Amino acid sequence: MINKNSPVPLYYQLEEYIKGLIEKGELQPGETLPPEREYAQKYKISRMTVRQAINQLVNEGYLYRQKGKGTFVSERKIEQPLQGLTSFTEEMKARGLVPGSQLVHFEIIPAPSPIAEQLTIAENTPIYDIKRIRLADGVPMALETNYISAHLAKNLTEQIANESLYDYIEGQLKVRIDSATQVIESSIASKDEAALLNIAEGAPVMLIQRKTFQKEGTPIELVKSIYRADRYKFMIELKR
Amino acid sequence: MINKNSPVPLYYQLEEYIKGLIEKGELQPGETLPPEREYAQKYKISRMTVRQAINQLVNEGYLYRQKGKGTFVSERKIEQPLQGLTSFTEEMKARGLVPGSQLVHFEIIPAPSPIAEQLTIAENTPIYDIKRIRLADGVPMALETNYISAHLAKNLTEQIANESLYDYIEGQLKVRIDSATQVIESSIASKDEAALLNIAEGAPVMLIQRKTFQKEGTPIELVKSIYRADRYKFMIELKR
DNA sequence: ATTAAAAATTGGTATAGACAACTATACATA
DNA sequence: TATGTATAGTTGTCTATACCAATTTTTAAT
Repeated sequence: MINKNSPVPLYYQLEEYIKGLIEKGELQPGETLPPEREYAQKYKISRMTVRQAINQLVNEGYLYRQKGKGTFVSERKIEQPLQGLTSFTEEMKARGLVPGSQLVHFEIIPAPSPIAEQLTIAENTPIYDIKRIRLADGVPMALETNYISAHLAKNLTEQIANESLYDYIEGQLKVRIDSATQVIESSIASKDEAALLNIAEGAPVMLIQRKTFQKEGTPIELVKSIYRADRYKFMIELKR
Repeated sequence: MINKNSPVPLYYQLEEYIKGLIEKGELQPGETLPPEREYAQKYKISRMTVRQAINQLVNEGYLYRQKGKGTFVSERKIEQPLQGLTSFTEEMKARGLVPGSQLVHFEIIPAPSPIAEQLTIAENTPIYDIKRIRLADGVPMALETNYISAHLAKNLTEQIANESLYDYIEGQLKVRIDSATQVIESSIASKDEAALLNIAEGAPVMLIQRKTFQKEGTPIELVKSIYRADRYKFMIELKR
């Protein structure tokens, strides 16, 4: 379980191990974790290293501690503060759900005027047009359409269906996502949308349009998402 | 600066001290912090304790580290005054519309269990229950229901119909609003709601539930708003 | 002056142990 | 019965030290 000869830090190995138990459901919400000293003894590592692993998971909201009592698995919250800029994949994981995708459409098209304008590229520049049904625990959660310049995103294949586009952008393209603007509005599902999301026509949906930027303020991509209102709430913390 | 006899943990004393320097501007964004070993030596505490303080601030986004280089003050994100946490009144003014209100309901009621829980007060404690139609340029924009403890909000009269509740809280009560959590979801208008908002039954609406807090994290009030989807979009900027 | 090697400096990981603060339980006492 | 007390087990704080990894600075060689 814990490999002392691995270049991966011990605290991180333990962190991933515990996180795995939670995500696989082998540790249920509310359940008490073994005490820190037990982990230390069992894996022959120091208690401070165990604490470092657990601290991370507490920060990420997977666990919470109570002095004198123990460490517990957090409840799965469908309402979790979106403290920042996360992808669908990250967000669902954070909520304790298994993210998935189903490719509906994958094509390179010449950018129509309004989209080109938003991405600050010339009209008819080739862009990817990717439409996916996003799943959470296998159930349709949202319909997502991404537009990203084909010049920027080279070698993008249909493989992306099962991956996180943000991981691809940051991992493969080495483009750092810095910020985004997001417009949220309420609407009702059209016939086509309803069919893809497996809901009734006219059912309420949440429309989210996001534009992501890199550091210099250059637009990276556009996303149009349609979320099922019965399965998705958007939560945000406001500070003044 | 650091008091070893205080019951306040050393790491927390240091954390608050550094945070203070940043907020007062004595540490500018981009500036390098003194190395961890220097703090340890200067305040006669161990380096691990210094790291615990700095870790917290890194987690909160105040600082970031670079191995081999140092620890730096973050550029942005913290402290964006009034970036989102605004009253209906302020928001409409910012959009160039004239805000208005129409009182629908004004009463002191014993707090039902779910609301009492949210406000962390005892069940059946008296609270104000205020329902108003919010207007923009005279046209109904939203239906807003406020819940605020009657102990906290003394002398609140029906006059509030035409005023900003937030102005009253900060101006009259001298309670500083610090932050809020906001849950946004999509729904469709009920018969009653539709009548008050002058829209069709079943038309899409945006449901916004806001809980505001003062500095210490004590809840101040709850707001349940129902916005007309055809007149209102919610926009937010996300930073990572 | 340029380049390469070495040293110094910085944050990252890890250990072992100590005591404090808090919780739950069992037991003794009034 | 109610209340205090002892105890064991938990997380919280803190120390002192060591070595690793990344980066910068200094030194030495060419």
